Amino acid sequence: MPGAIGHAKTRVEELRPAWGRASPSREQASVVSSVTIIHVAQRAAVSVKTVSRVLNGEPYVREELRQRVLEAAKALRFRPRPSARSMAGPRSYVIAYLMTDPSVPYTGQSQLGALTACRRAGYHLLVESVDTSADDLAAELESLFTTLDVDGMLLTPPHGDNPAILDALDQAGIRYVRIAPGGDLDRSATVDADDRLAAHAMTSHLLGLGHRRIAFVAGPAAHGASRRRLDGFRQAMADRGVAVDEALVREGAFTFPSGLEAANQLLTLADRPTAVFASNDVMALGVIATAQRLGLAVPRDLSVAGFDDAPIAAMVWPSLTTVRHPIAEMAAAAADLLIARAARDAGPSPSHSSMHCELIIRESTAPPPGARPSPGPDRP
Amino acid sequence: MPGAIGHAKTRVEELRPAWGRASPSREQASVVSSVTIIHVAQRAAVSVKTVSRVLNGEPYVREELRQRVLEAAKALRFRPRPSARSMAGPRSYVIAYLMTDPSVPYTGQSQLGALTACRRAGYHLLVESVDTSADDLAAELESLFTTLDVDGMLLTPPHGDNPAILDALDQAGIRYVRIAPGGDLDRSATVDADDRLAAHAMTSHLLGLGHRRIAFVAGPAAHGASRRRLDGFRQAMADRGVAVDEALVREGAFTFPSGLEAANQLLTLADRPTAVFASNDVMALGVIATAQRLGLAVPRDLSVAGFDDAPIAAMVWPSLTTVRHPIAEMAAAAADLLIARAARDAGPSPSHSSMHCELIIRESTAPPPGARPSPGPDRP
DNA sequence: CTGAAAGCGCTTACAG
DNA sequence: CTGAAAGCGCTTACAG
Repeated sequence: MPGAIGHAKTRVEELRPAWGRASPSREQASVVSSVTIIHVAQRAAVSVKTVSRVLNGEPYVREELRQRVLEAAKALRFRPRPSARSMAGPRSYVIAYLMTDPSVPYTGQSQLGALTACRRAGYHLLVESVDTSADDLAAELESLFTTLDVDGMLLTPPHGDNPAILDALDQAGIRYVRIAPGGDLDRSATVDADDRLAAHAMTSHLLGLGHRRIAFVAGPAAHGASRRRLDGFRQAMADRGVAVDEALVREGAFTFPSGLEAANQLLTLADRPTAVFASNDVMALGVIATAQRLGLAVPRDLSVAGFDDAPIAAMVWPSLTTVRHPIAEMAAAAADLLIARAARDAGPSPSHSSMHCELIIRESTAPPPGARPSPGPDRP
Repeated sequence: MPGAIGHAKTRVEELRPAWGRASPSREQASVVSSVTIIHVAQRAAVSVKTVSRVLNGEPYVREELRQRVLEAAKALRFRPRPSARSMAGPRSYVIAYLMTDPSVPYTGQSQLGALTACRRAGYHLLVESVDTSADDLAAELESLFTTLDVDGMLLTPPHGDNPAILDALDQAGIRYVRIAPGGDLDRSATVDADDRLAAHAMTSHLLGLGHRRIAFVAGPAAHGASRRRLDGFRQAMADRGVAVDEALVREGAFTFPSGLEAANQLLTLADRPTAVFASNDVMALGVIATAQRLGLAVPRDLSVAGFDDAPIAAMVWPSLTTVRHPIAEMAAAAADLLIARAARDAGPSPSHSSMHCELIIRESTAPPPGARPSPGPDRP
């Protein structure tokens, strides 16, 4: 059956694809893409050094030459090779992002924020991870950080509060900015959000709905944002003259199971709360799950509020009233700090900036059972 | 009050932190870390070339010299600078990961999988993103890809099915491996999972519980895994001799709202299904949300199954019966492919590998209302 | 099996 | 304001 054989042959061919159809051959590919600074210099009839000056925005170049260089670079589609630049000078044009637990829902937003800042400045973002539970953590960190050729590292919780990581970074001479650190603020530049204010606003929202017995599920005390959220809650209660029942304040671990457990204790209380403010969304989901398991309808029998505005917050029923945390903005600001610092090579002292949160009212909060809502959430 | 002033001064000092306490000065930092291949060569009393050979695992080095080099490198804590290596040779020791929508929950796992493979091979992972909705997409891609100096790129859905991206990558001569591509398999090496088999198994689980009116919420038809999941569903139904009611098969978009909408149609049917198999977790959450809104208890009145085993699947109530997708493993395999290819610089044809999924039975599935469960889910 | 030389594509002092 | 030279730390042919 020559026909069948021929067909079989054809199919074998089809199954032997090109590698992403990369250009004819490896050699040719590299030749094709090698427009170097020399070519630009020749076309603009200036020295290589002048091209370098123009492209790096250095001063003291005659406007006429600058234009010639810019045009030549554009016409030739010249892109400086990052590795050549980092080889020759002190900057690598790369910053690193140290990944945390991948199940944390905001990693993606955070990376994207950092990416935005990087792109804007011609930087690239390297992702790394460490197993903080390893026994030879110090050795692992040493080995990782000394191979890293970056202009700085972005640290999110809980890595930014891990002394082993900070020490290893210091030792390797790698600069870092911590996002929402728990403490030790004078150790590096930081970027944070006004969690305290946001928690205050959320508590005021619940109070405005008419709630008085409001429970609070805190995060780990070691976590800085966690403490500030609790502070904001207490302050808002105090501002309204409502006493906080300490039996209604519980510490969770920012995890789903800990939300489950906290709710289990809170909702089986004789005088149970009419609202629970969980200080992150994942714990809020745990509270809702427990409420539903106990036959309490949310928000009819119990209002639940979260914090973070994780993507899931809008994907559950009832959708979660929460606080939008400016994750992407914080990461972008942190990356900007690192990049600016690398450019100046000295510059001003590290800063501590704080960005704003936003209240997101959805379906999981409502007036308490049998109560008519008070005039408005903002009534003083 | 000299004491108070002194104290105030101290506090100002504290608020002016070092930048991550990076070594004394920038200059010194670079000096400190510069153990080069020359130092290793001197200590081992061999040529630089020999050190390079040993460190790159090239053959033809006398065992004695090899040991000397290894020892010297270890004693000196020598780490070759990536940028120097990529400058000199054809490899960059970096692969790129093209981010998709950050709200997709598995990005983190996927990156971590790729990272594992990279670390093992001395590679680094660069993260990039593109705005596929930009009008000047082609230009943006051209500009991004030509500045990228990487040994390959990892593409996850839907990027791996975006012709504009694949074309730009081909043109820039960047190799790529696609994870779970929708089609056009002969265009690159791919890594996939056996979604068809897994969907078959999940459907069998539902059939085994006694369900017969089983609805299926498909993903977008363009998505390859989506089609295969539907195939697996149909095959399992056919294998048991149960006819598929086409009114119970709906196409969603792998998003929460589309799950909401599909469920709205399915659950208001006169003869509504007793089970819904949504082909991803996010849509399954939408189905559960709608069921609860309509007053149907899950799993008492309706069983719901998902697909992916996203972190959220275990964080909702009832927790979601689903299929664990080997995200990290697929990404690691894809990275391995790219790395192996860069090492060989030619090597065998691209492969198409497939990894296994796992059924995760949780709380959202149960026997249909008023039915006693059949003997076992695996009854043929 | 081993090494001396050249070169990758940029930026940095250093002169003018 | 501009340029010629040296050099970053490796790997690649090329000899032996």
